[in-house]
Formats: sequence, structure tokens, C-alpha cells
Amino acid sequence: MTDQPVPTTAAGEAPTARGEQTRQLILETAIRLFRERGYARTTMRAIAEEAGVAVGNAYYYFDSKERLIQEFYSRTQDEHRAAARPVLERESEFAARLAGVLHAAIDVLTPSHEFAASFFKVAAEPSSPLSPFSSETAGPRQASIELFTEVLAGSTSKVDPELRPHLPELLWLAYMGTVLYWVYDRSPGQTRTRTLIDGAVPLIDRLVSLSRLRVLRPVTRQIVELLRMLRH
Amino acid sequence: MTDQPVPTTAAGEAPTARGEQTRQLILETAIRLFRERGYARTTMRAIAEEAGVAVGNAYYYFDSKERLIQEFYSRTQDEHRAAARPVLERESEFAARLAGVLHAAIDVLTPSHEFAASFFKVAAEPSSPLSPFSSETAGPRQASIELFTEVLAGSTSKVDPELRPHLPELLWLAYMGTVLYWVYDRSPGQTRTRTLIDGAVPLIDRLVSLSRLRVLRPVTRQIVELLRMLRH
DNA sequence: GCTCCAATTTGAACGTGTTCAAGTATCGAC
DNA sequence: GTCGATACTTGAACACGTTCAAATTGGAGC
Repeated sequence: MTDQPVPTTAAGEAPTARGEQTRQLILETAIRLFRERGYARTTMRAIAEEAGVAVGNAYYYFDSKERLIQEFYSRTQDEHRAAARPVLERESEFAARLAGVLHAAIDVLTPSHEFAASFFKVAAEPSSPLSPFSSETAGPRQASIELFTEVLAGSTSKVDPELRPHLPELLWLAYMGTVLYWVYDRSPGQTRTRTLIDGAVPLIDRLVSLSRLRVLRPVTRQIVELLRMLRH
Repeated sequence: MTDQPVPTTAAGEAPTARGEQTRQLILETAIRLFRERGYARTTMRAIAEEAGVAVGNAYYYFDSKERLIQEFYSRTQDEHRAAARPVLERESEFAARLAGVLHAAIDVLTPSHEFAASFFKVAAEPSSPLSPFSSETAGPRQASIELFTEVLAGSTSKVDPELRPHLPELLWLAYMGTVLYWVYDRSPGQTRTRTLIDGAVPLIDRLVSLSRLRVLRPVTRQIVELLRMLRH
């Protein structure tokens, strides 16, 4: 959680490794090439050569090509949090906060749209530790969910108290859906995803407000109950 | 575009090709091995050997290993439709029809759960023609969506007339979500997915009914408007 | 039966991700 | 400075998806 000089995987790696520089070089090179040529057309040999190391050396630091993506992914998440910060400091309305955070995510992802398609493929593998739902990514996921806790915490909106504790996770789910949509979004500049965000956020805002309505109480209950059951 | 004697892909099959038998043999073998050993650990060489053909021959019929999965996927969809038929003939209530169709999907998928994880990975690739959202799968997807048109058509439920035309697609989306959940579901026998279906269906049913309520009319409008915008 | 063409089949060869046994460099202990 | 251990680096070798030029087969037309 704290800022350690541990640059490797999520788990935990070399405490103060000598080869840190090499590691960074390889990663930097890989991401650049991924962006330039796409994931599939970037070979490990090309990465190694471009970075000026032996191919085996790349495998010393990253145990697979996919790991390079995982690293990229976790970096992007950091960037997202950073990009979301000013929004959360500036805005106080729920809708504005949520929209800001979602747009920030897309902002951060945009330079990698084409390549992100491939990385998404990797993330989708349920057995992969990179999967957004796997237990291995519990840490990063929790951090991501916390972002939405913050969205909610700082907002002036009133929310059904029963629903509230579940809302961050639901918002995170909406965020995942947005990213999924974005990955598949082939419109120029992914403007459709922007449309989706701008359309969905007021809708979510409204639904959240309505959740306190008398007629909708049973529905809210039902949702909360379902979530509870799925969590065991 | 027209029906040529090209035996490949799911779309149009060989009219009466000579090698049809070989094609089936290879596919049968592949699916069997995928189930036995998983996707990644089944090599094309193994498939070819087990089927008693040369490896190049497999590539004559399926232009990649992924294509074999695509084929499997489209088969599964056929099975799903077949499994859903009796439910649709038997039930008349919306909730029962929807639940039946969703459970049928899981029934059909269950024998391939472990392997389906891998196939999902392939499907997730947006540039892949196998992606459930790609234009290449428009046909199968349409067929799938039609299933939910049928769910709705035969049901006794009353639905907001503005929402109605969009509902099949939304239900299909819910179905996709269910499958996604199932893919990641590691509970024994995927019982959690069953729980999800049994919990979500009454909820959806209720929401659909409520959509006609005066207070919710604006929300319904908003949803419809958003869908319209996203469709261009 | 023969000829010929297209459909089918073959397996060697290629490119790429990954592994591994064998080095080489670095640093603390003495 | 030397030694030993650990961190790092190397590139050849391997496995697997895929390609392709060449061989084989089956059947229509005669």
C-alpha cells in the first residue's frame, strides 16, 4: 500500500534489486512497442533487442508476455487515480463526481485504445491472475472500488442507507461496464463511450435518488438482498 | 458473400463437400480434447493425431485453433435454443420464461465450464470475429436476441410500450452478464450462478412491471433515450 | 478406362513464446 | 584482495500455432 521501491508485480518482489533499471527499461520498451505495433505484433525478441538485452533477461523480470500487460494495467490504474483526484477535490455533486471519475478513466486509457483491446483479452481469462475478478487482483480491485467509495463519500447526494454500503461496488461494476464498452467502441475517438457516460451518469444519479422513494423501497431491499446472497 | 463451395466458417457450410466428414471428425475430436484437457493444453498436433489426419488438414477446414472454439460456441447456442424451446412452450409468465431460458443456457454450458473459461478469453478479443459484439457475429447474436423477443412475446406481463422494443436487447445483455458471471463462478457446480439467476429474475420482473408507474415514467424515458443515442 | 481439374491431404519448415543450463557481475565478509 | 554467494544475463533449444508447396484423391466428361 505504501510507496515502496517495489516496482515488480502486485504481489511482492525484489526488495531493492540491482536490476531495477533493467526492469524498467524492458517495461518501458515493451509498452512503447505495444502502442506502436500492437500487442500481437510485438515479439519478445523485438522487445529484448530494442531494450538491448537478451530475450531470457526479459523473462527474468516478467514471467510472461502477459505479465508485461498486467504491469501496464496496474500503472494505468494508478494514473486513473491520479487523474481522478482533482475531480474529486473540485466537484461535490454526486453526478459530477461520478462522471468525472469515469471520464478520467477513459482519458487515461485513450492513448492505448487499440492495444487495450488485446490486453482486455488477457484480462478476460478467468484463470489469469490479471482478471479483474480474480482473487489475485483483490488488492488493485479494492483500490479501484475505493475510488467509488470516495465518489460517494464526498458527494452531497442522499442515498438509501441500506443501499449505501453496496453502492461503491455497484458503481465499480458500472465502471467495468464502461471500460468494456470502450474496448469495443470503434467510433472515432471513442465518442460513443463519452455519450454513454454522459447519458448513464444522470440515469444512475436519478436511480440512486429514487432508491429512497417509498414505492421503490422493496426493490432496493431486493437488490441488497441479492447482493448479500451472492457474497455468501 | 454468396454461397461458394467454401466449407469454412460458421456462417455457410459446405453444401455437400466431400470432406464434410473429415471436418466433423476434426471438430468432434477437438471439442472432446478441449473438454478433457482444456484449451491451452490441447495442441493442434494432438487434435490432428487423435483424429487421424495431418495437422495441415485441420487448417484446411479451420483457419485457426480459435475457429474451433467459435464453432463450438455456435453449436452451444443452437443447443441453448433447443433447450429453451420446451420452457417457452410450457411457461407463460414472464419471470418463469426468463428464468427458464437463463437456466437452460447454463445447463447447456455446464459440461464445458472449465474449458469455457478459455473460450471466453478468445471471445473477448474485440477484433476477433468471435466477439459477441462484433459485426461478424451479428447473425448469431440476432438469433440470440430473438430468443428474448420470444420470452417477452409469449409472456403475460404488461410492459411500458416505449420500453418494450428495447427490452429484448436489454435482456440479452443481462444474459451476457449471467454468462460472464458463470465463467468466473468457481463455486462447486456453479451454484452461485443459479442463485444469481433466481435472484435477478424476480428483480427484473419487478422493474419491468414498475416501468409503467407514473413516478418511473421519466426514468424509463431516460433509459430509452440513452439507448437510442447509443444506437446513433 | 482415361484425362483432367478441383478438392483434399500431407508434413516439413517457419515464427514466436518460453525454458534452462551455463555463464558473468556485484557485493559483503574476511 | 580474495572468496563465496547471490543477483543478474545470456543465447541456444524446445513446443506449439501456422503456412505452404507438393502430392494424392475422387469424380465429371469423354
